[in-house]
Amino acid sequence: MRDAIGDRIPRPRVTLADVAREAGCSAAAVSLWVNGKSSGRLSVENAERIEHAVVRLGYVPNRTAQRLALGSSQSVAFLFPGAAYGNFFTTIVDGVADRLGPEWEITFVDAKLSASAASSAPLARALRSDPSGLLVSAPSPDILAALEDVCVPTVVIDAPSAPAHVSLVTLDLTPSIHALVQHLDELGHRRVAYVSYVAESLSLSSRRSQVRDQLLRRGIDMVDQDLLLDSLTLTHAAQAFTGIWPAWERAGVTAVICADDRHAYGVMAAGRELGIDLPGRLSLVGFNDLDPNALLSPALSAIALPALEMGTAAADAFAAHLSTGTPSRLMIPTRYIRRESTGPRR
Amino acid sequence: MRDAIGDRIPRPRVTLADVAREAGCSAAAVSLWVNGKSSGRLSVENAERIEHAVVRLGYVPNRTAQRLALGSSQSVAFLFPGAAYGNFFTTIVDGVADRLGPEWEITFVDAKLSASAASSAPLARALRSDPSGLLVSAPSPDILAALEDVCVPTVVIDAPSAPAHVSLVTLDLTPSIHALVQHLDELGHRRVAYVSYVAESLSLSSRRSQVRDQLLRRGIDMVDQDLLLDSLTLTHAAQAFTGIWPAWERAGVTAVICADDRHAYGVMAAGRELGIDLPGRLSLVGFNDLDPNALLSPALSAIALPALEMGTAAADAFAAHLSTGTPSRLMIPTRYIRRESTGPRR
DNA sequence: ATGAAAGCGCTAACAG
DNA sequence: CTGTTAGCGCTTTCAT
Repeated sequence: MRDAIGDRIPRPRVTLADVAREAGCSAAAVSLWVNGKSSGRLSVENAERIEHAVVRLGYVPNRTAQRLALGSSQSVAFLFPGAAYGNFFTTIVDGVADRLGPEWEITFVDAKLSASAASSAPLARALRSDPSGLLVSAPSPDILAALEDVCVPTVVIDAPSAPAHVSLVTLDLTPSIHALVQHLDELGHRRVAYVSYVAESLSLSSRRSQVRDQLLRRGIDMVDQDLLLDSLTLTHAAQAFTGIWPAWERAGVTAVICADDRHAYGVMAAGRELGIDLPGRLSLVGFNDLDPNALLSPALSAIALPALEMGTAAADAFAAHLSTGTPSRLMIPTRYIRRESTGPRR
Repeated sequence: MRDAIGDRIPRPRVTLADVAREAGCSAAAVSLWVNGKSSGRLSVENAERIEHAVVRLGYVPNRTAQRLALGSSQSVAFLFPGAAYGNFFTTIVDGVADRLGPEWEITFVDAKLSASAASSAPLARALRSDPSGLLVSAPSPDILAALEDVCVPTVVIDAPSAPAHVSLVTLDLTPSIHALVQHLDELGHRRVAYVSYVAESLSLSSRRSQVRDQLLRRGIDMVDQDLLLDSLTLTHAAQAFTGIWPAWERAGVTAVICADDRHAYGVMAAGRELGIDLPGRLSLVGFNDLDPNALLSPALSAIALPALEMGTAAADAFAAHLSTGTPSRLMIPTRYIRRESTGPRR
């Protein structure tokens, strides 16, 4: 708890005036230059010194001041119908908004997991409007790394770990995965397959490794090659499963675990279509992004992900972090939803 | 590049100075009163006059100026992993963000469809930070009504109509619903049931009325009472369908149309569980919020909702509205996904 | 108790 | 080409 925000080098804001002083010119000149409006209004040498000063000082314009001066905010408000209509992320946002109260504003920044390069760009973008805080959900490794030198109170949501100076609200999957694996074991499953999504999400990779570890501990085998899907649609999951099932069947797979329930539903439908006896021949498990309650029968079981609680917890963590200056860590328990099922040996 | 979209639209704004003038006192006094920090620092009569002036002029503090003066913005940035991970709304936001470019900020405001009262509160909240524009997705009737006296460029997304002064990006369902109904007709369906979500969304109610109209026109009957669900989960849809199916079966229902595909998947699973021959005995149709591609077999067909295009179109409409000052209307065509199926008389 | 005045950081006229 | 100046709307000392 020593690595609080307060302890981090309090990076005072570099202003236009600082740059002007450093470059030995007026603030107006700097303004022109940074806004690219200096065409034929600035001497070459001045421009050069300004450029140097800007990079040396690491100047970033203050959006709020720009807004006030320009009289326009370059921002849009996006009204959406609330959590009920959406799913995981909108539900988290809903929880955050509720807890923070109407005084607070939430700016959405898309971190595009798919774009592998330039990964701290979204972070920089988020910081431009100097927010009081940062909420980062399901970060990729690069985003998490980039968090290292962020100074505003930050809370990471749904990641296995985070830098010491940021707060963390994450899911405690250990007991539920334990229960799940125990259940599989009891039922006599010896070999399971894993279905996941290609995103570089630490949350997803953590789910897999935890499942795998617990399975191995009980001597249950996990098929080496995951079924990795590049979309979160039922349709693709169904197609892909149909393609891979013969191999899995030969390999003796009796259960499929899906990191996202959308995939689980797709596999379920495809299994039905293929005439596979579910859950007699094949048991199905999913992590519940989509449905807050449970997987449909014949899923063997599911792990519920409490999005709303994550949102409210994140807001609380942020508020605490903001006022005390110290980060906190919170694990939100996940519920294991056990379905009675005969498993592979019916 | 900033100039491309960012030129301002003048909006008359009541300032602190206006109020002070009206109340015959100083700006400082007004500031104190507005912020509730006037305890024992303001004469009773002055306070009264200030209060009057505030309500008369309809003064709302300028968030941007507050932020600058206070040195802190009551705002948090929410980083999320992008559209791939989410669904309908996050995908729309993704499209908007992409099209608007990194210069723009998107502030999320939850309009909570469920909260029936005080329905313009979210709107007021959205406007407080004087955004350059407003994007309103799937509005309730009250929100739409409250839009009447909004001055900033506004675009409504996914609603059947909107006030004349706002832009509208909506779905053109006519041809796809027509094709769907025609298909049902060809297959010999004479009586269908409808499943929807309880939210007061104009988008949803419009879907229903369009379906109903087209069905009636062909002499196909729609069961009077919809199956109205209060969650968008597969589980609930499955349970509810299981409960109502005996009645529907007696009534001669041979097809079920779901306004949200989450419900469709739930009905599908329940139907399977009940041993109903799908699609032999019962055909299933859904509007595709969840899956961009199609409903799984045995759904008879589906209507795809292009969320990403809606987002980009909305951003374009907004940009145009902002620069020209005139609203526009755009219908985005929906694709009808036809599944070959034997329908009710196999 | 009250108002004048000094910023917050930036931009855009305006003269040199 | 360049620097000076006057705001944007609000908060907060600091005199009165």
